Amino acid sequence: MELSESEKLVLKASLTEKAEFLKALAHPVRLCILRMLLDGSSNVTQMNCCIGASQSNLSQHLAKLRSAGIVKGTREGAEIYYSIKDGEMQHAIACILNGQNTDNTEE
Amino acid sequence: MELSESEKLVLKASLTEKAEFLKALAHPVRLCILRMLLDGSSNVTQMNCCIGASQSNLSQHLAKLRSAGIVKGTREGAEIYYSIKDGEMQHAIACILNGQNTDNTEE
DNA sequence: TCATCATATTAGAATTTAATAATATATAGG
DNA sequence: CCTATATATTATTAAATTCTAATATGATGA
Repeated sequence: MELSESEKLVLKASLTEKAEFLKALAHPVRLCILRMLLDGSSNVTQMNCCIGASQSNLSQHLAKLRSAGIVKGTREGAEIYYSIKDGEMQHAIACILNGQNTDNTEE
Repeated sequence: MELSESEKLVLKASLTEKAEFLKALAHPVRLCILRMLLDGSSNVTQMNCCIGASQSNLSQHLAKLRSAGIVKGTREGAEIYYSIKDGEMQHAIACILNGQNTDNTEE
């Protein structure tokens, strides 16, 4: 388990990146957004009534998810529909959202 | 997808709990600790030289992981050996640490 | 063009997190 | 009992996060 200096740097960078990703998830409102998006894309107003955060606040959380590369939004007329970026990300999110911790019954 | 008020409360509590868990993971040093622990338990001094954080800082990160119920420490003489709390947690951590994001090659 | 709806952005205050330095506790050995 | 080693705790300060309120932008329809 001895690592060279350059290997350490690579590891550190990868851990930092992963930590950033986890930080972007680590908020109840953002998890709630993602849970909704797993069921298909949805626009901000729809989310709004389900979650109970202010419009501004919700938009800020979406911005954070967007800049972390977790979700993308596409404009349709006046509305913007959000969805999880791609299949790989969708899989990762589903794993984290369902696969562990507390109230899961299926191994 | 209509939820009653009490269902909303339950959902919110579960999301908050999951967010707390993710927050506890979302730091490069803590991820590094967990990566080491996945290979078997290890004491603080051993971690120390591999990670490059101060003794105090490392101890604080361990405290955070401990109070989140992610790791446990058992004293052996002067030293304390840390390990991931149980098999379920181990599975969850491994899933998050290996299963997604960036540099994974296996589907 | 104006009003309106949907969403984003900015600014500021309150809270939380993180790092460092200093000190404390527990164990072992002489 | 004294010292050294291993680890934890506390205090402090700096930085990041979160929320609210206000304002801005972009699209649509009268």
